[in-house]
Amino acid sequence: MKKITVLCHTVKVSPRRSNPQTRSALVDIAARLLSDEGPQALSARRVAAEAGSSTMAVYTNFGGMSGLVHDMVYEGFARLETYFSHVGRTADPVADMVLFGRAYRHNALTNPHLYAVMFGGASLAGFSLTAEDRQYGRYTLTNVVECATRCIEAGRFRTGDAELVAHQMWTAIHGLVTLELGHYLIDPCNADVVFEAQLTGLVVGVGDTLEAATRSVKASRRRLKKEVQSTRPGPSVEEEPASARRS
Amino acid sequence: MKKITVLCHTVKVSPRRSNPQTRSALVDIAARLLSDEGPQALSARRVAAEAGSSTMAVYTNFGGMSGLVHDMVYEGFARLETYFSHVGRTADPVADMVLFGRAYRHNALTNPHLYAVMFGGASLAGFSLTAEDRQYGRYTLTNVVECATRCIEAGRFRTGDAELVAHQMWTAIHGLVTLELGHYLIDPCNADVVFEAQLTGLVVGVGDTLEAATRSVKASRRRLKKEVQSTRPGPSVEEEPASARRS
DNA sequence: TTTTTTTCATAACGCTGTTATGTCAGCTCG
DNA sequence: CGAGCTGACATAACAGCGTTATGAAAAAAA
Repeated sequence: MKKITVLCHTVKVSPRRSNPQTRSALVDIAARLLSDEGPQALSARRVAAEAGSSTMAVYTNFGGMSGLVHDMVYEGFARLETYFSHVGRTADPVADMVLFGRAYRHNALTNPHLYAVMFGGASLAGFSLTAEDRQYGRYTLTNVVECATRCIEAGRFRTGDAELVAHQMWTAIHGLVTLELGHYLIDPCNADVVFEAQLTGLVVGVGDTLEAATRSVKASRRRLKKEVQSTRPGPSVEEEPASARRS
Repeated sequence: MKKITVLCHTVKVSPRRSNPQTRSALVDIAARLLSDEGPQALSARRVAAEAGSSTMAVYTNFGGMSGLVHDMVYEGFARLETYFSHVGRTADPVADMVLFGRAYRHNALTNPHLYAVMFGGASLAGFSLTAEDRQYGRYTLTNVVECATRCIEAGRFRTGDAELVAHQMWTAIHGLVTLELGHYLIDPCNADVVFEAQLTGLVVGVGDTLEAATRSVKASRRRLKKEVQSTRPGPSVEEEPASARRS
């Protein structure tokens, strides 16, 4: 009896909808707080208050703080993919590969707190990636695998597994970026110095010659500004750091 | 009048001392909880209750949860140094270098949650490393710098900055270990596969030949059990993972 | 024994994410 | 138009967190 009533009304009634402005305000405010003040600034009460709502808005729109952060993180993956999509496909596949490394680092430096959740295993407002999330986020790696294939076919890298080569690049650049964001790399071996040496070392390690590698690394450095740093993937989840990291 | 009294008694009065058994119980319990249940299990109430105390014991012994974690982290640095000190000094400095990489990874796998605080920028129970802590923790890197010097002098690595080479090794292995601990590395490019390839790639990238590198990596693998995995730096802060990570 | 000092149990504070409750807003239908 | 229905969302409360405040208890010296 009661069940029939519910079925009839489910089809026909379109009750109150959530205010779309509230949802986007919550995301924008959360992003700003994270960028300006870091993870501890992110609380349901703080975000809701600045949006002029109660904390219930976080629950109805996102299911809770975890849902809000989840959305932010997926936007972070999309941003990385956008940066990668702007890396050109040139006659020098090794330079392209190195530019992917630069794009990866640029993304992390632009959104450090999000990066820590995306790839650093960090937890934010109680949210940690699920296994599914993690494997989803790896889709950006296909760009690197495809580029490694081109490097192998061009004879610059040893014949071998392109996916494995891509993993070597990824894990190494991830390590440098993580330590950089954590302020572990100081003069004389600061982050820029180590990064440049590592880019060369990585491609030589998988088969390139030192001379060719040096040229490709240099060429990729010249392309950085135009192909990567000029990219605006959308309203910045986290603002560009106030101090320029590149002299 | 009152001040004179205080001075007299400061010298002579030895009032109640904290119970040393409480202090060590708190550390052991915290370590066990962290290892068995992860970071969210670490709360002042939980740790104190299992030690048969109130949370005030955490404050009088350690100044708070941060102090407790700080002590655990410094013990983590000491453990890494112990592992490193067991890496022998052989006629093959590149094999020694690679074994440092293996020791580093072994330490991280043995104490993953602590590792995340030591080098991963993670915050645990509200504790994050200070700049001073971070630079202190880098003292373990001197082992690697010294080994890089030997590799350069032996002609295995290109002439260059040994400290920079050590940073290249460190950042790359750190990256792999971090992603491994985060469960990002899956078949076919699982952590072991990428790690072995990366070890070879890194030393080739700084000047070794592929043939010599392959031999040194292989030799270091044979030394792992005896020089590193047999090392017991003390009661484990975190127990060995239940499932063997090495087939 | 008394005095002094510190430890530490207990209670309370201010914060967190979240749930419970009931009012309000928005929509459909007669 | 009003009635009824449904979900949004304000408010209060819950249970947990680290920490501080308070005073009793423990330990040591004189």
